[in-house]
Amino acid sequence: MDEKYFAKKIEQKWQKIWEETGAFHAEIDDEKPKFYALEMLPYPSGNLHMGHVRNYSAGDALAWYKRLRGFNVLHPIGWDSFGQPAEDAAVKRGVNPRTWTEANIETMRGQLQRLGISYDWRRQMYAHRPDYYKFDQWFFLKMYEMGLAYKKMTQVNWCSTDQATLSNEQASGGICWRCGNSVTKKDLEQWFLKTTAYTDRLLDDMAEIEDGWPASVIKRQQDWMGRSYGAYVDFEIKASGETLFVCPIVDGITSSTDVGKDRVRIFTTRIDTIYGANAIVLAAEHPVIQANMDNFAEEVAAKIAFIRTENAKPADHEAEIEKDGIDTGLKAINPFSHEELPVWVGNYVMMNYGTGAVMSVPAHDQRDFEFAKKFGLPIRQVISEPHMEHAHHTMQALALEQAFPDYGVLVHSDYWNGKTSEQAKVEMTEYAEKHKFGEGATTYRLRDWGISRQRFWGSPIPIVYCDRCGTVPEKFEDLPVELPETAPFTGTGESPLAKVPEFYETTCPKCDGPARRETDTMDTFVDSSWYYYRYTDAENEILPFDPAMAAYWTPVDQYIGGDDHAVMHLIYARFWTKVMYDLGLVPFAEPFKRLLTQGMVVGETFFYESGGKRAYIPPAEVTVERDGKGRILSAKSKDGLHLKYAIERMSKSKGNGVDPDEMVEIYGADAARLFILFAAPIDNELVWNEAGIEGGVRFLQRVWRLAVKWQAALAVPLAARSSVLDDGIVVAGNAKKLRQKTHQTIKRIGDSFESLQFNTPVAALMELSNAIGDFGIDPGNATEADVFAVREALTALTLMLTPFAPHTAEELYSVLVGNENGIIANGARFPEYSEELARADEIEFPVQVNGKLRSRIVTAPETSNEDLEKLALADAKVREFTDGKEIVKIIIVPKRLVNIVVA
RNA sequence: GCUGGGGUGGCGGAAUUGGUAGACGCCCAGGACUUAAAAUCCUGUGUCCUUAGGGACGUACGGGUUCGAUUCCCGUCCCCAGCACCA
Repeated sequence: MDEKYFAKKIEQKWQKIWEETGAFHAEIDDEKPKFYALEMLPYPSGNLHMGHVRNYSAGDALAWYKRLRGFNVLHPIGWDSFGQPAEDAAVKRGVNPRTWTEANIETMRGQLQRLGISYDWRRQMYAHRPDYYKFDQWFFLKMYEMGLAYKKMTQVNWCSTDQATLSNEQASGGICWRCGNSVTKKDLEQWFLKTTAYTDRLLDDMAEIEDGWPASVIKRQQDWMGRSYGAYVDFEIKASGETLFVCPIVDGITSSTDVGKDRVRIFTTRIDTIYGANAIVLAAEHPVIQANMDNFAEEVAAKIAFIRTENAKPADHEAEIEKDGIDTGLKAINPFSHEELPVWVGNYVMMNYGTGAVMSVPAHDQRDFEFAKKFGLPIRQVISEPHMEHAHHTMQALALEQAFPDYGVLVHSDYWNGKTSEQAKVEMTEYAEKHKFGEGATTYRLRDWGISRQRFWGSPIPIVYCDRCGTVPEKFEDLPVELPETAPFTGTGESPLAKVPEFYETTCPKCDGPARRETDTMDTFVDSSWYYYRYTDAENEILPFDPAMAAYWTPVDQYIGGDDHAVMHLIYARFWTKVMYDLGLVPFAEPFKRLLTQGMVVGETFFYESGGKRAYIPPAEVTVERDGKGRILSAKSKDGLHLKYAIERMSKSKGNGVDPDEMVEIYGADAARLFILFAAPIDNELVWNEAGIEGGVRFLQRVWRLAVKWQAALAVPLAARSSVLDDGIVVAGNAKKLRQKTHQTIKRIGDSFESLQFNTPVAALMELSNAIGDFGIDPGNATEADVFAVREALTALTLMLTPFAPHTAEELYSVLVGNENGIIANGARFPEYSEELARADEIEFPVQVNGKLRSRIVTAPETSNEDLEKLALADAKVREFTDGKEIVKIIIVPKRLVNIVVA
C-alpha cells in the first residue's frame, strides 16, 4: 500500500482486475435473489456529460449495495444509437452515420469504463445494429398482426423551402428552425401504433406501481393521457329555411364525430346541465362547418376562415386568448328540451379533443360563461346550490359573476328537477341511450403513436407495397430489413431511403412480383421501449429474448433516469410491455417496479442577446465580479461586453459543460462519483461547483491515511480472527464509543440506501472516518480491544464506501483481507449492525423550562423518570429558572428530553 | 389560471415524522508545521447583545393548536416544474 493516495493508479489497477475476473458478469442463479438495476441508456452523441455521471453513479451505488446485500445483480448498459444527430452529422460533414455512431460509442464506453461503473459489458445492445433492430421489426409485424399497427393520412409540419417534415419542436413558432421560413401543414401517410387501445390499462395499472414511482410522474402521465368520463349527445341540425349540406366523413377525426348527415355529436362531462345549454359551439375545423362553408353568409365564412388561420398559428402560452366566434345561422335541437339553439363557431373549441363540438352551458362552465358574456347570449342556471330555493335561480344566474361549476341539484330541467347531479348524469345518459341520441363515453387526450419518420438513421418499417397485393408485411424469416450502407443525405425532402433503389426495389413477399419497400423508418422511441429486455438475452437471434431468461431478471427492480422522460419514453415502454404481455412474452404488465428521477446538473451560463437568440460565451472566457455571498454582480467578456447570466442545464453549446474525463484526470473517478452523489439529494437540481469536488478527494485521502496509519497494527489478516471478540476482553472507553459509532453508522447507511438517498450516507461515512481519526489512541499503544474496534470501524467504512468509491474501497479491502481477489470474489457482505452495540450507555438529555432549552444532563438512557426529574430539578442552571416558581408539571420523553413547566 | 413540489447560515444541504435546529461538506478567518509555498493538522464560523458566565432572537411572512412546532392546522407572499381554453 502506497503512503499516499494515487487515484489513477488504483483505478486502473482495479478496472483491469474487474475486467480480467469478469467481476460484474451476471448469470442466472436460482440460489440468490435477483436485482435488476437499470439506468436509462445514453444517446451516443460523442461525450458523456455530468448528467450521465450523476445518473450512472447513482445506479452503480445501488448495484454495489445490492451485491453486498447478497443479491444477484444485473446491471447493464447499451446505446440508443439511432436518431437525428447522426444524420445531421452526415448532412453537415459528410460522415457516414454508422461510422460516426460507432466512433462515438467507442469514446463514451471508454469514459464509462474510466469511471469504473460496474456494468456487465457483455450484454450491451446497440439500437443501430441489425441484430437489434431486427426485433424492432419483429415487434412491428407482431403488432401489425394484432391490428395494433396501421397506416393513415395525417398532417405533418412541412417546410416548403427545405422540402422537409419537421417535428413540433423544429416548427416551434410556426417557422422552420433551419431556414426561418414559415411552416405549413402537409398531408402524409404515416404508420401508427394503437396506444389508445391500451389507455385504460396504462391508467388503471398505475395502481400497481404508484408506490414505487414519483408522484409527479404518475400525475403527468395521467394528465397526458387525459381520461374523462362523460357522454356523447347528438343534436339534430337544421339550416334555417334551407337544405343542409351533406357532411362528409373526414379522416383523422374520431369516428363518432359524424353520426349522420343532419346531426352533430357533442361530448360533455356534464349532461346534467343540458337544460342550461344556450348554443352549440363547433370548432372552426369541424366537418359540418367545412361542408357548409359555401352556404354561409359572407361575413360568417370570413370569420370562420379567420379563426382557422389563428388556430394554425403557434400558441403564445403567456397570453390568454380572447374568446371569439360567430353565429353560423344553423340551428340545433336540444334532444331533451326540444329547444332550438343557435349553432356557433368558437375559437375555444378544439377539433382534436372529444368530437370538436360542445354544448355551451354558460351558467356552469367558465369558458362558455365568458363566451356568452361577450356575445350577449342568455345564461340560465340549472344547477342550484342544495340550500337555495327554486324560485331564485333564474334571477341569480343573470347576476352571476362567474360560472358555477360545482355539482348540486337540478332546477329548470323539467322532469329532472330535484335530482342531484350525480343521479341525473347516470339517468340522463341512460335516457339518451334509450332514445338513441347519445351514449355514455370516455374520451382521452392520448393519441395513437405516430412512428413514421422520413429519415435514414432508424429501423426500416418492414412493409412492402405491391401493385397486385397492396400493403404486405415482410416475412418474419426475411428480417431484418437492413439499411443500405449509405444514402444521399441532403437533410431535405422525403426519406433518404426513397433515393436508394437497391433498398426499395424488392419483390412482393406474397406474389413475388415487383414491389416497393416502405422507405420511412421508425421513431427511435421504439428502440428504447424494449431494450431492457434485450439485456437479459442480448445475443438471441430467433427471438427478441428468451422469455425464460426475461422471467428471471425482469421486471426491472429499479429504474433511474432523467425527469424529462416522465411522459413519452415511460408511457411507450409501459405500452410495449403490455403488448408483450398479450403476446405471452412476459408474465407481468408493468416493466419498472420502482422509478427514480434524478435532477439535472446545471451550471452558470453567460450570454448576450442578438436577434432574439442567446449567444453564449464559455465561462472560462468571462470575467465575473461577485459579492461576498458569491452571487454574481457583473460579468464581462474578453472584449469588455457586458453579459447576462443564468443557471442552465449543462451543454456543449452553452459552454458551461464540465468534461467528465477532465474530472477523472484531476480528481479521480471515485472522488468525482462520490462528490456528485454527496452534493445534493438525487432528485434536486445540482448546481455544479468545482470547489466541492476537492472535498471529495480530501475525504478519500483522509480515509487512506487512516488505513496507512493502522496498517501495521491491523497486519494480522482479517480471516485469522473471529469477527466477535473473545470473551474476557473488555471493550471500554474509546474503543466502546468507536464501536457504537460504527454500528450506528451501519444502520444509518443501510436505511439511506433502502430509501434511495445517496447524499446522507456519504455524510455518515465522513462522520465515521472522523470518529476513527479522533480515536485518540496511537496504534503503538493500542490494546487488543482498541485494535479490534479500529479494525471493525475501518472494515465497515471500507465496505460501505464501495458503492461510492469502488476502486478505493477495493484497494483498502485488499489490504484488510490480505488478498487481491476483490470484494465480490471474497464474498464480502454489507456489515451487520448490532442494536446492542449501537446503543449509547450515556446520552445527553436536554432540559427545557417552559419549552426553552436551559441545560443538559448526561446520564444513562434507561434512567428512570423519577431519577431524571430529580437530576433535572437539581441542575444549577435549571434552578435559575425554576427557583421561587410553582412547578406545574414535568414532561419526560423517554430517551429524549425533560421539560419542566412552571407557572 | 390549474396541478404538483418547495422556501432552513455566505453556499450545497442535515434533522430518527411533534422533542437539543444547522449533522456532513464547501467557502472564509486565525493558528501549528515549513527557509518559503503547497499539502496536512488544530481552532473558530446563524444573527444580535454582553467584560465574563451567559442572554435575546432565529427554519419565507402573519395567526392558531401544544408543555414543546422546521415538522400539524388556517391565511398571505415568493420560487421551481408540468399542463394550459380537454368541454
